[in-house]
Amino acid sequence: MLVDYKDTVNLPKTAFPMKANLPQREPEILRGWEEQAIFQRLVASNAERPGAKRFVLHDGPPYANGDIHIGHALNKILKDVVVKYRNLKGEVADYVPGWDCHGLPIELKVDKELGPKKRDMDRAQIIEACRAYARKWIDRQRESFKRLGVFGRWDDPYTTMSKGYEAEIVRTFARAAEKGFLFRGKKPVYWCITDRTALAEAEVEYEDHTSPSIYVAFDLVSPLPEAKLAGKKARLVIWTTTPWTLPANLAVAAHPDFTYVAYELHGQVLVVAKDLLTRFLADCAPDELLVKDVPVAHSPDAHAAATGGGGLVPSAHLVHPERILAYLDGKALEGLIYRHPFMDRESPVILGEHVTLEAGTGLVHTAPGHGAEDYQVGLAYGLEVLNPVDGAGRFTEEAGKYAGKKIFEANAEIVADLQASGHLLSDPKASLRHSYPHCWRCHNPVVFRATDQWFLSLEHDGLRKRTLAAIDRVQWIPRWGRERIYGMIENRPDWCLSRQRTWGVPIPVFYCEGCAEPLVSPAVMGRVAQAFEAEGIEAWYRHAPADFTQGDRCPKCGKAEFRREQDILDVWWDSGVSWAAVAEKRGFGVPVDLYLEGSDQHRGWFHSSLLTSVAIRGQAPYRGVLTHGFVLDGHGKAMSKSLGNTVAPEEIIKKYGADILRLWVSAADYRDDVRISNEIVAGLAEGYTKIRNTVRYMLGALDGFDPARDAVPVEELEPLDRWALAKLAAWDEKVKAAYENYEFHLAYHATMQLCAVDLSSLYFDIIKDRLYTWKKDGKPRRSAQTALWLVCQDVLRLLAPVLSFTASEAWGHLPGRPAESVFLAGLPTRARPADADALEARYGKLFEVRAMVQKKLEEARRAGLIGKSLEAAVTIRAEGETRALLEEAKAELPTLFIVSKVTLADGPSGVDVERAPGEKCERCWIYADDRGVDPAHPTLCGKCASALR
RNA sequence: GGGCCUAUAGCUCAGUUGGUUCAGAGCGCACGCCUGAUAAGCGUGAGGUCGGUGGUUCAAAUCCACCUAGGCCCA
Repeated sequence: MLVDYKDTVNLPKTAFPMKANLPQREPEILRGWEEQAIFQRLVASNAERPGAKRFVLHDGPPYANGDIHIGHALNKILKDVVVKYRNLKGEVADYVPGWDCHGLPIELKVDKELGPKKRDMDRAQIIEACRAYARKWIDRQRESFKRLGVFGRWDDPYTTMSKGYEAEIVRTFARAAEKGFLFRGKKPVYWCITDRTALAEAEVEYEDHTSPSIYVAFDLVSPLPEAKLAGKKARLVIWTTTPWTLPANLAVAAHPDFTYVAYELHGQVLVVAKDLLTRFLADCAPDELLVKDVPVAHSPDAHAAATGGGGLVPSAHLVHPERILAYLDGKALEGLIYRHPFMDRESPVILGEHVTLEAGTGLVHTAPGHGAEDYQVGLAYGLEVLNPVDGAGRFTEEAGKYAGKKIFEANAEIVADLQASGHLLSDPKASLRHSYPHCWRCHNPVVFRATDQWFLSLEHDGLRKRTLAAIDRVQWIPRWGRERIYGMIENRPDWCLSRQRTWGVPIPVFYCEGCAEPLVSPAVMGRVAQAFEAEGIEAWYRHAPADFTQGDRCPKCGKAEFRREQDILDVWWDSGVSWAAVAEKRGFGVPVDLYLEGSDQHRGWFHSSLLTSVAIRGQAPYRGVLTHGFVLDGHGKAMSKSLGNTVAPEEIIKKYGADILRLWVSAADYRDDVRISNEIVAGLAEGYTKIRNTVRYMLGALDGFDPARDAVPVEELEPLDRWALAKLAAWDEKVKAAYENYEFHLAYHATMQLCAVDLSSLYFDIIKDRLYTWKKDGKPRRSAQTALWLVCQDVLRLLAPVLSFTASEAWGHLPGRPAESVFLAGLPTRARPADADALEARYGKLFEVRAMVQKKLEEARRAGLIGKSLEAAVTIRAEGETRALLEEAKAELPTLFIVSKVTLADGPSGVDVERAPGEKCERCWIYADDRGVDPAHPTLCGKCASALR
């Protein structure tokens, strides 16, 4: 009689496939979630629970422009892990994703798409085109984010361009105005005098242009800080290519670390930077030089000199080295007063790090109204922002005798005047061909010109101080986030809120038609907000100003006619008030629990949100701020299109699936920058296989197991099965702590450890015999299945925030699952077995012996003595405690070591391996002593024979 | 140039307040076994002067300084 005993072996069986095939399967799972409204039900069921805690992770809005990149994926997946974990934990963690919609990048793209058509469109029409553009990208990005498996209110997100949000932007602006934080100031911007419009940096193109190149002497009123020069009148030498900015000159900047020289030329004492003296003489007095061909740029030692000073002018170059009367420290020049060459005023010498030795004299003509650096340094010195040029490029009255002249045409006149008055040191005809900013539309040279703009004052009502104090009441993760934002708030200038653009929320201010006085009225702004609520920002242009001002009169002159402000709000205000427009509006409460964004947002969203919230509400809008690093390539380099080292999330999803991407996010320590490469992703995919197969094995082993009928009470489980539960509990604790502390990578590693070591190589391997060959419905086998059932479902529950698709899929194959979806099952709440500590200690030691045994088995295997370990019989020599433990565990040892026989012996510790005697049981492959005890099954061992009865 | 940060095996990460157990884990790799988890599973093994240099200390991956490489934000 030939019995095929293989058919009697209870092998694992499951429909949960080994091959994940995630790219195909995930979309189906996604559909399932949507159809069953899993997220909505999850949040709703948590909200029903009495006393449920709320946890609000407020989404920082990505910009609605372009496809999502890997950084977006990292950010959204991290958020999703947090949201899912909190919900699983039973907290009400709703998540409303958002988009940032206004702003220059979209306006520029739309500009380009519209082309010349734009000229015939009014602002409302351009706005509509921008809306459509943003809408298109929101839809695309939304699908991409959903494909990542991110749960949220995708059907009801927030967008900064929705009417309600636009209204809220105005309301928050009104709140800030009411509290007195807004003021009007001047700031230079690029300006096209042909188109009479401000330009963004992106709208400026550099083209070659020929400018005058002149050296001008400014007469010092103060004496130079050098005794031997006492009584001598000295002059500061500046160089400029824009004579028309001289009427706006309010300072001369020197570098604090440069050395300057006082050089006597034609009876005047001229001050220039030491390293630029020869350059200056080459341009203005070549006869002073022995070497005529002085290079255009600075001398070779200029850099060394620039950093430390030291060294003298190479006197070999000079005809009259003795004309260097003195060397002066840059720092010592600060505060010297000079007289403007043609305006009736005196101005100071200031210090600035922006001064270079690249060109000029090391003394920089400074006009805060006409240059970004000039403006910056001017702020530090409290200089006025003087702009004597109107929008059409004509000098105003403030330019004195040049009033009414076109600035570029006035260049020649100014130079001639300087020459006549003896202030010009160079050839009046000298010119320079250089790269100069031009308007991208009309290609005429642009100017830098200060215009009136609105600012949020950092000093009003102690805003800066109060913001710094608020920072210390926020939990920054990692901690250094605090230092980062603190330093920024400490040093930043007032916030310029005006943008000279179209696509954004108008600054809700009007100006008196009579005296140009601004009307900053919270009541008027309220009407504006109401109009926006109904019509969007288009209302600003559709309605006459009177519709909003409604009879209000100018507080200064009493006139009742107004014109509207043309500028819009900085988009950082838009997203910066999301705490009001979203968290307050939707009743989440402010401050929210968490903002979670990349580390660039210390300057961005964390920053703008903090300022608006402290100004308006007096506290930070968040309790915690979590930052992650940037995604770098495999070599740790930043990704860029030009380097061609970008990795698109879409590509990974197509090749591996979103769960692999999610696993990548969870495995990385995101507090630092995170790397991604083919190698890394492939490695994660291997790790995924391990986890998946571990789960699959459990599901297979649970074939035919009905927990309601077959489960064994935990205290009656076999000791090894209780050990498995102890390991599960330890893992459970680690993983929960990792989620709580936002250290997800620790969860990943703990999970790999659990799957690869505790489960796969130890537990599963050891219980195989029990599962496969013992009596199918016997208690020992049911004991193992009970443990597996518990382990499997807890693993799935705790993995669900990360491996959402896989956990969801596997949950569907779990017999007797306690909830319809893994996401509705909650976190594991299982207690550790009462004797967990003892079990871990006992098996820990036994497994140490097991490792020794395996070493010897491997030797025997290499020697050809055995193949699989069941072919071995081992003798273990041990003494003391170990011997006692082994004696106690004697019956269990063959199972634990997966050998056919274990003999204990005296003597120094060691292991001997020999081939197991006798023949193997045809069914369980163990070389058993009692083979053939049942005459009905002569080739089987006693255990197998009884299993078949 | 400034502010903040990072640097441990090929990869991803542990390494609490410096000290027997501190140079670890998993993966990958090499070699072998199994063929009853099979495009799986098991075993054994090789791999690092803890970015570099100098210092503090009886003792440093761990503290300090500088340097190198890299990241973000400014200028």
